[in-house]
Amino acid sequence: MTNATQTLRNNNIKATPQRIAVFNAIYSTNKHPNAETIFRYLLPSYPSMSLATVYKTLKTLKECKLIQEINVGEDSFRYDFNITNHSHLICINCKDVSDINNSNWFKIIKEEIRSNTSFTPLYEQVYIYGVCNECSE
Amino acid sequence: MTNATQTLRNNNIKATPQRIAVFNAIYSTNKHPNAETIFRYLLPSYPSMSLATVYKTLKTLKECKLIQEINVGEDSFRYDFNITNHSHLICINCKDVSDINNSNWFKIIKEEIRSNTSFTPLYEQVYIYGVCNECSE
DNA sequence: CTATCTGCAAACAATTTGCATGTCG
DNA sequence: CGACATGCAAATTGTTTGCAGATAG
Repeated sequence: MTNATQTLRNNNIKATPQRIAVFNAIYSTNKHPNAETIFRYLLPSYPSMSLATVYKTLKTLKECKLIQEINVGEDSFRYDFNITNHSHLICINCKDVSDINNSNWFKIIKEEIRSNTSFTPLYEQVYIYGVCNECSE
Repeated sequence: MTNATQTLRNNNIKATPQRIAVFNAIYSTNKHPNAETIFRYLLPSYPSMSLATVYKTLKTLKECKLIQEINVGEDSFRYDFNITNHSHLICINCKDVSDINNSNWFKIIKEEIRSNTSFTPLYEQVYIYGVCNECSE
């Protein structure tokens, strides 16, 4: 039994070939693909795969907290297998999205908000836009 | 001549009643409304106002850098007259969006990214989710 | 006057939904 | 076998566009 199969069953959802494929597609890349990209990537190997199934699977995986949805300001959502607290660096030239750890910063920032405002911070989404290494050369 | 009229003309766009209305609607609230909300807010006073005009005006104002578009993870964009560097606090209960200054934090964070990675940070969008004062009572 | 803007309706793109059929466990 | 998942097509939602008529400057 594959890792994906086991993970899906642990979350009490059926381990169908489509779900395993979508799960693996997301977990095998750090590119933060959107639904369309995942669909086009899987289509050659799964010719009967439907875009609606990709969307339904993404919704299910999100609800199981196996992936997280991110929005870097594009017209579609991207998906990330890393569900821990971290920020995203977005290259405004090539649109590449990469990860960066933020736990230290946000421990401090949230502490500051707690003591200076009446807002109780719980979690955050941080998008830092700029130019990546490849594009700045 | 109103303030709005002057500002629009300074940006070389015609100061139509619709544009003045949309401009004022955004500049008179800190609620970060979306297009639909602005439209419904203006409709009683401007019965002929069209949603398409609201969208076109928002696009124009954004291009003139008179407003900024923000995306707190909802299905529509919100608009903010504050175009300076700042973060947003989003109440996960009542969906209220408020502002908080972040310039000090992000001076440090961007410095750290510059020295530790090959990414050149330029600007950021920070969304901090939690519970606001009213909802925590 | 004329370049630009408005308002309508139609077009679009991302995502969701209903339902008949298929399949995992 | 039965509950749940897939795949198609149609529906929905937020947003954009084309164009004829209106208007700011």
